[in-house]
Amino acid sequence: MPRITLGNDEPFSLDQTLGCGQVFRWNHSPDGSWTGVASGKVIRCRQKGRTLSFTGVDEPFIRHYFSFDLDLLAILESVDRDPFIHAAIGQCRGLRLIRQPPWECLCSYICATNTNIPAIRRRVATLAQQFGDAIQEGENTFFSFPDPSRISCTGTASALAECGLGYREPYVFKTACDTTAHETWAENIAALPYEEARRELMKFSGIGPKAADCVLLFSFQTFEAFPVDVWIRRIMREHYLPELPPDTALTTREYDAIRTFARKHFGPYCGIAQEYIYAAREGSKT
DNA sequence: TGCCAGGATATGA
DNA sequence: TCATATCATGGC
Repeated sequence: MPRITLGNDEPFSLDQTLGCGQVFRWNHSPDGSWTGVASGKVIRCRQKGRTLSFTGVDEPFIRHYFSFDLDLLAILESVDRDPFIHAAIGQCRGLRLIRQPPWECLCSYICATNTNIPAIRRRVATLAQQFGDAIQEGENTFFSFPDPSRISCTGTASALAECGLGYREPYVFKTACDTTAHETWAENIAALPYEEARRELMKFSGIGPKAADCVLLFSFQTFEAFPVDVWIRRIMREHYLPELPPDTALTTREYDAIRTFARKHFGPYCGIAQEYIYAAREGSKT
């Protein structure tokens, strides 16, 4: 089993990274290992101390996927600007942002609106099962995440109807069609500065401000993106922006006020600060 | 069982 | 350019 041994200056927590809710296709086993499908391959990972062992892909893939090329220690120091984020960093130390394939990320976050993480996981898994390629591994069958053309070219809505997407179903279908028609969409997004890339992503059906920020953060390494969902809004109101009204619908103006504050307060890596705040949110679930 | 959720869209002022 | 209603589903 290949392994990577990380240095003391390379914080990494496999559990935090795969369990924080940024990806939806990894499963935790009772023995502590993780199994997931990424880029059409079944991957198994296990961490013991500073050693990460893995199967299914080569070391460069793992290093790229888990962003081991990023100096996380320096990034965390740069966003560690107050006691609240300091505690979140302490609680979730080693959480790394994964480099997700753009289409899978885009599609997953269309499925992620106004719902909870277990339901998202179920939807994404069903999409893969309905449209992806089967990967046989002994007694177990896994499924690759389908290219958008698999969804856009089926012609029938029946397979998509199996996925429990609810009102998101036409959004997934339309965005699958649009990305199939524009093969270079991701390259185009990658070439744009943050605000422009955000506006372009929001042209896809089912992608609003929050989903666009998630895709930029998780697929395009745009660390200044600061996704605001109900949890983040609640926490930001509680700890940073008390002038925000209590639990009302998040308007565009409010969203912009929050992300502008975050960019100023946490700096250019505010997106990573956001993931730590989100991952540490359990304390706010009262 | 009713409320909540990694919100987006259509509508009407 | 705004606020507001509505949307389908599943988890808890």
